[in-house]
Amino acid sequence: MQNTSISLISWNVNSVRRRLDQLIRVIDRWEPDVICLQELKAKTDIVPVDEITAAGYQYQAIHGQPGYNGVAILSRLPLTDIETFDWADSQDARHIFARIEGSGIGVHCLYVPAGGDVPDRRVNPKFDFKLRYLDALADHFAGQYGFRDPMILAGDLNVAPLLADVWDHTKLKNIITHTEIEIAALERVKRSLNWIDAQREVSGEDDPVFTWWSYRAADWESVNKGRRLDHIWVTPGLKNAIEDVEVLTAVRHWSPPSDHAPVRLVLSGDT
DNA sequence: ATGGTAGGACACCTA
Repeated sequence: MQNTSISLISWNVNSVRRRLDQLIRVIDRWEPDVICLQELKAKTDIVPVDEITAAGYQYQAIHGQPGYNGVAILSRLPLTDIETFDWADSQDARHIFARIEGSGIGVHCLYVPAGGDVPDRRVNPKFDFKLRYLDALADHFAGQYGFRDPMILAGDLNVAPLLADVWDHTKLKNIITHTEIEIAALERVKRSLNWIDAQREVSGEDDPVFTWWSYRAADWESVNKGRRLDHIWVTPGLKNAIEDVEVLTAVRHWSPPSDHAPVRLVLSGDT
């Protein structure tokens, strides 16, 4: 019997330095055990680790990069087995893994490539890279882990797979993040370990849930042209431990905002 | 059909 009680927040911060105050506010308000950050936009050695440690997160796994990308797992609980991965022949810092000591739960923090604007991999190398990146992830999960390994996958996957993950399916079906080929590629990742989409486990498949609203729309909340790009998945053994998943939409109002809201997972009970 | 904003390596890239 393992105690799996844990709370985790995943957030694309769009610059960890620009968003440090908001990160501290998130910590003060929700007190998560583990935080997964994406788009640090900082080299590892300029991430404000002292402030993060002072806020209670002394265990840190950071995979930074100057200017672009960058992911981190911050924890109040000790981390082990830290690994970083740069997939699809890139040097992009988009994937970091750590295991939480005690529970043994593995955490994958991911920032999947956005893919540019033209949804055709033959003419748009960024879209081809995104699809190859997703294929590499599927191969990695299928090859390196087992269905019984308790793991959480959290991050900005840059794909909104379901009808209710976008504000208008018809208008977005040829827009990158909601095209058929990306959704199929993400589905292969999901099937690699029978990952469970924790948000949809809680809210069902039909209610609109968004985590991202473009900076380019003023009055983003009333217009509400959002997409669900940020996801938290768990392996099947943790399914019954899911207590709650929620998008922290309030944080999207905090100034200056990230264009992504955090997503919070609470696991409870023994498995 | 276009352009709108944001962050950082800032005569420009990415989202």
